[in-house]
Amino acid sequence: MTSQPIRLDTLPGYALRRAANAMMAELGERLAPMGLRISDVTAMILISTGSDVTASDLARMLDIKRTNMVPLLKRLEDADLVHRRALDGKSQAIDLTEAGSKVLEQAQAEIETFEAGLLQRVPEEHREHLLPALQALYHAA
Amino acid sequence: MTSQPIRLDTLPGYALRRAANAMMAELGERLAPMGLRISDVTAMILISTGSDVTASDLARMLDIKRTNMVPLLKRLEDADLVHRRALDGKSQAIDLTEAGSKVLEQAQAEIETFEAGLLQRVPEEHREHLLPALQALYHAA
DNA sequence: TATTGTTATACTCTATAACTATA
DNA sequence: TATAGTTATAGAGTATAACAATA
Repeated sequence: MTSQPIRLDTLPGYALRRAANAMMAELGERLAPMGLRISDVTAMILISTGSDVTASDLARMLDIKRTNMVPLLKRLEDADLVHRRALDGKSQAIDLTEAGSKVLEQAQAEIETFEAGLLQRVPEEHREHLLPALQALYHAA
Repeated sequence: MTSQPIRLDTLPGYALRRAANAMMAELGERLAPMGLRISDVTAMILISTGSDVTASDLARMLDIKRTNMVPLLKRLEDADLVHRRALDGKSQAIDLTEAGSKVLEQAQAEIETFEAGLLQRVPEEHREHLLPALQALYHAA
């Protein structure tokens, strides 16, 4: 009993991978001229909330290992986009600098354009379903 | 005039990235015990169609650079999962070996379980919209 | 004893540049 | 002169292991 061959174009998982690759490549190109990576901007958005957010907090919110925040925050700090503020002898809150706030505003404008274009590419009858469907795939994965 | 802060959880693009990361991590873990990567299996699925597919063909179908096929196919060849068949002095068709066909069948079973679980996580009212919405994001990107 | 920050390292997927040989 | 295959390298986003210092 041999299984049927799988057609890649019937697999939501494959489409998810292809769509994410295509869209993130596009977003990356839009952010590159500002010297930012996608992960930089997502971190900066979380930092911009104003509340005291540590590197470990960011990692938890983004569901990545906190070790990965070290080079990311070092880059942002070296570019004078964020700075650290000691909360106690162990933890440090991350704040945007003034330059960081300005750069983030530019990045957000770019993201808004990108997101609008992304949604525009989805046929109208599927459009409102995309966000909730995707959220279901990573919320409490 | 300062722009509104963006909330990540309202962005389809962010959800797309998170969902793809979460799902591909899960699929990767399912395939790892078989010694396969996700990209290995997608290539093997395309190879399994039976028609003469070259490394360059695979790259075009997967929308990646053909240089990336070199180490991938070398791994599969070293593992005796595929072999090459000269089409002329320049091009080589890639075929599955018998071992490759058997391993692919196991991988396909794993993928089917994975894809079913993925869809199951999407609320029923959004489920049928996921595949067409994602396809619109990468078809003729 | 759990958590924070860190260093060092490695893996996966993808890209660019440049080359050889063949169609 | 366009295409196939290749080598070498790089970049982005993750991961693991192990450690010191602090809560």
